[in-house]
Amino acid sequence: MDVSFILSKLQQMFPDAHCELNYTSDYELLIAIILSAQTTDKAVNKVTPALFHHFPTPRALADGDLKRIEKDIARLGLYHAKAKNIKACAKVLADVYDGNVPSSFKKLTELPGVGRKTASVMQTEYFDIPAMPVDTHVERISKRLGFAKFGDSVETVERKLKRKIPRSEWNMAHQLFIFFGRYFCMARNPKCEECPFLSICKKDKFEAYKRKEKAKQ
DNA sequence: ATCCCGAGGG
DNA sequence: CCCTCTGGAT
Repeated sequence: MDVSFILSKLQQMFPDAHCELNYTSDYELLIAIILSAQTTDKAVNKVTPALFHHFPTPRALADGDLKRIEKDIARLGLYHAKAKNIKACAKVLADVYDGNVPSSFKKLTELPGVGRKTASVMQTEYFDIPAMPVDTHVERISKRLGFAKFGDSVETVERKLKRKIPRSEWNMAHQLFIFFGRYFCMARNPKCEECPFLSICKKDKFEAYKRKEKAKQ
């Protein structure tokens, strides 16, 4: 079962795979991605309308009251750090980039609160630049389907996926892995009985590996 | 108790 | 590499 077969199968399963964060601009998307750390897109979509109503532009957010920002996103996890980060990030967008979000990976990751994964999502989702963001879903699916080794770091997983998948299909593959991980091959209670990839799945070995690693502590 | 489209700091 | 920050859903 090679990668191209798996991707075509995933396309059949999820013909409508797409980014589920709500946004109307580059600014809104970047902030939404930063906020999505360790929470669900659904939770982010609940707080962003009020946040962007109060702070419609990078300048407004940069000049915004930190307590007000915290209150707007308080229902998300890590809200303290996130509020500080999006305010600082908005300041750079306003001061340095004239209110626009830069597209280069280097410039993106230099923004406060923007790491490798956030920058990659921005590139693939907004600028249509080939990238392979590795989040919790992509990492889990890659290890279960054998695209990466259990102990691989997210950067190693990213490198291996980029090598196995044609560059022109990175963005599509990323989105398909997300949907597969979110709605089918979940961390808990995945739908193994209906899974077309059961014969190659390393889920059980992966679980055993994780238990063993945990026991070491 | 574990997981959710992580990043920054040590 | 590790740890911490953090609330809501399951």
